[in-house]
Amino acid sequence: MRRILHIDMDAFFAAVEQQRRPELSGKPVVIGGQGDPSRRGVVSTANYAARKFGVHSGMPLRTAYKLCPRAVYLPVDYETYSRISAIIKEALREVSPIMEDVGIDEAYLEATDSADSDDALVRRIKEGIREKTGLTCSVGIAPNKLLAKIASDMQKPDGVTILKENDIESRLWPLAVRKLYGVGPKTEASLKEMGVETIGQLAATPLAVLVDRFGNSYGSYLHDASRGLDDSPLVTHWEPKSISRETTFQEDVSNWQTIARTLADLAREVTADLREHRYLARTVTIKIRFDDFTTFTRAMTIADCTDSEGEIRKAAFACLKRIALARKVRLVGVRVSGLTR
DNA sequence: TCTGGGGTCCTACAGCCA
DNA sequence: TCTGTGGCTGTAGGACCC
Repeated sequence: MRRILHIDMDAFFAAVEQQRRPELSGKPVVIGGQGDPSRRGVVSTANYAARKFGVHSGMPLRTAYKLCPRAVYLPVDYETYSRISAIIKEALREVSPIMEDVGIDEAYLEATDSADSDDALVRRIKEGIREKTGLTCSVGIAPNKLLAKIASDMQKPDGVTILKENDIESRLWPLAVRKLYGVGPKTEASLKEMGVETIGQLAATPLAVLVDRFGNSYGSYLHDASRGLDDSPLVTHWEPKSISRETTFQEDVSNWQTIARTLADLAREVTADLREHRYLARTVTIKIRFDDFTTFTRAMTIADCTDSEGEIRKAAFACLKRIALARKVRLVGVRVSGLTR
């Protein structure tokens, strides 16, 4: 039987800010965008005091401000959070060298071959992180990644939850389908139409019905996931498949010059990133989102791999010509893929 | 009226070729 | 030579995650 731990930092961005600015203690804190709730942007993290007002991540900052005008609004400081994240990951690797990094505030650890008890592992993790950063986390322990992640979410903040295979009926099945990794708003709505709202109801749905509705790959995934089945390994090393930059204008733009200049700037940033990490790219894709949120992409694959800013910009402009700019533009993006060394 | 930015993976389809 | 088939590649869009 495998033993997988999922570690999830509690309200990470807000916790970092509160730690370096003790005067924020006890106040609702919202991190997002440029920290100005009158400008475009969304909430990255809200602390628990702000969540009481209904503020949650992904929500537009302007909406958050309406719900909680007295919260302290701060810009996202990725550099600082990344530095602290690296310290946390280092502490986790001391507990088990088999670690999968999942974004800035989460990780999986494989502890199948560890001699330590669950309690001892959790103590080492929590103490290690607290000593090095002063921050708290929640931990889930289970026989696979799928269940470990669900478990870490069950008791927050600063909690520990152990899920065993024989807990599936009593503790997994009553949960909403949305709690399953990979089930978002669209799938939730689609399942609801079928009368499926809990993971238990999903487990009672025949495989053929799920495959018919969601396709072979995703249908089978849902069928297994509802039974708590997941044999996916921890991914300890990974190479990027694409590099991108995009930007949303503060106000929607109709001026072609502004769009073109922004596209050129993004191409330059993507190229700089490409070179910094020593990759070459073959495909350039641009993205245009109009004021009504309709989004178009256009891609172009070039003959030879490149890290030339001129070539990437040229391809981006060739793509731009293929989109009719009949409405105001809200967002412009540039992505390169087909990466090689 | 509002909906960021950086990613991954999947599906569907078209064109090319053996 | 014609037709069908299946694989591969490129493209576009959508869903999802942090």
